[in-house]
Amino acid sequence: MAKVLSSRKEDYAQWYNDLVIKAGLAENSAVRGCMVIKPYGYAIWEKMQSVLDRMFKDTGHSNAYFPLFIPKSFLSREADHVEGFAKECAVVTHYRLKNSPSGKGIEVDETARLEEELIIRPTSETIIWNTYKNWIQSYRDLPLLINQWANVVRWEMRTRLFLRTTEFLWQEGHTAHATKDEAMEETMKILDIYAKFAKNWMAMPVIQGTKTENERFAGAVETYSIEALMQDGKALQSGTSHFLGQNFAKAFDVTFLNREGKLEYVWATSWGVSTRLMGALIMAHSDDKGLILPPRLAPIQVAIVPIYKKAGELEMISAKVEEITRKLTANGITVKYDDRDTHKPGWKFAEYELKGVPVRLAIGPRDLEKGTIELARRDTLEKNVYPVEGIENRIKELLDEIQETIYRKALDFREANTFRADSYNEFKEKVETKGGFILAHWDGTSETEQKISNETRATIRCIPLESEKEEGKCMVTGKPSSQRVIFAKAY
RNA sequence: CGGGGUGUGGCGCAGUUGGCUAGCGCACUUGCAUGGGGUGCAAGGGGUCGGAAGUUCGAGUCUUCUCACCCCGACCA
Repeated sequence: MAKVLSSRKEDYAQWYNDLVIKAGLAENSAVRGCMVIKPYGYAIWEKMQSVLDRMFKDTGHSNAYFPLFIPKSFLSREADHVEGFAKECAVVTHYRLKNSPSGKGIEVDETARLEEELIIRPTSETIIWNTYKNWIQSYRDLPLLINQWANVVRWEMRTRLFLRTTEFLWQEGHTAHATKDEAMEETMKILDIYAKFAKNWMAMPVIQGTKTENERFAGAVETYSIEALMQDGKALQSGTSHFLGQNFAKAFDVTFLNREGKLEYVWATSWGVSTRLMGALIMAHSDDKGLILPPRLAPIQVAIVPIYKKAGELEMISAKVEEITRKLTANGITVKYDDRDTHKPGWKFAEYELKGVPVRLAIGPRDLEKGTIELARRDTLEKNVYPVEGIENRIKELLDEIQETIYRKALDFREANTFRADSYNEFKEKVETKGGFILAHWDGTSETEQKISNETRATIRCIPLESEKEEGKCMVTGKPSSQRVIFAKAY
């Protein structure tokens, strides 16, 4: 078989890149740092979107859309926020082009300078809170539960397809509440939705936790995240949910009259997941032959390849396939029958493996005779021959089984790559030789975290929500600590 | 912004040491065979060698300038 991908062992980063491109998910564009998401990749994103969108709506949220442009002055209203984003903003300064005096090409018309520059949103808190000010007068207007699906731009120095691109797609939820408790409850509710989505749909186990001050969203009081472990032992932050306190309410003067007739600032949250989830999905499960997609997010769940010599055979096979397809479709399964005559079966097998299609069926003259069909599953690469009769039931079960199996595999991997370290030396050694999640005691200070990060390049991914309290001493300073936190090298 | 690298048909590359008809693999087109794991044979189409200036009888190749992209670091979801 022709080798299409680098192997994970050889060069993990190259393997990832090859995979994204060869599987037809995305490619680099003419614009530096910006990608083109290709139809197959976008189909997966659309599936993610539709599931998440349903989950948001089921919990009372509505979609809306706010502008791409943000007046420069808005961004500076919340001090931490501007501090956090200032270094990576694209700025619109002019609104007109003109023909070059030389006659060749066009240039910016310097006379068309904007009075106030516009920032291309790196996130929408500011424009949204500026708007909410007008929407919220009374406790009766609360809670306000809004989500938007949008693109944002963060001028990153180094980009990688899906994992970090200059422009990316995401959803950002922005909610306003009458009380602190309610806002906190919302923050946690969304974190839970993200974790459930990762687990049940992406088949990716995640750890929920609190971010340290260093890693907190600029402008948030508290940031929570879901953290996943990739196959190379690096962590990937896959979603964040922020409790914003009253920071933005104060910055944008968003107040409401409570039941007692007293004016109060509202309490806020914001939360998001992005096309980075695509990167997580790819790296969580795939192997050296290509993608492995969880059935619940696969654009094609079953590919059917006919094997034939003469046109007459193809006709008979196609008739049988049509029958099978009808049954599968009736069971809610997405099927692609690949009867292209331009590629041989072997080529198609490799292609569907590269694209991560969970189940592949092959049917030829021998099968027609015997009333059988060959079934191959992508996750284990097992091939077996089954009677055609009732194959839809087998496949239906199998898709659930694959979903479960790859989740299990990812979870086993994470467990096998989660370590405890009780001294700084042991910690350094683990970071160096093993990677993965490392649980260790930390004194809670930014200084210590910074020192560890500088010396080992591992950072605190989160302070896990669900973990037993354990008295201990910070591995660096020896100061008391009440629980282990999760360290890892991260994307 | 620092360090390294690369620009030659759609993609991946050779050719630069040694200056003179621009080549290979994949992909593409056509035909025949083939078809149960990336088919074989044959015949075709496609490139002013990233750009500009220079040296020269002659430049993909030498000189200078320039542009773009990729990789590694600092920043980040």
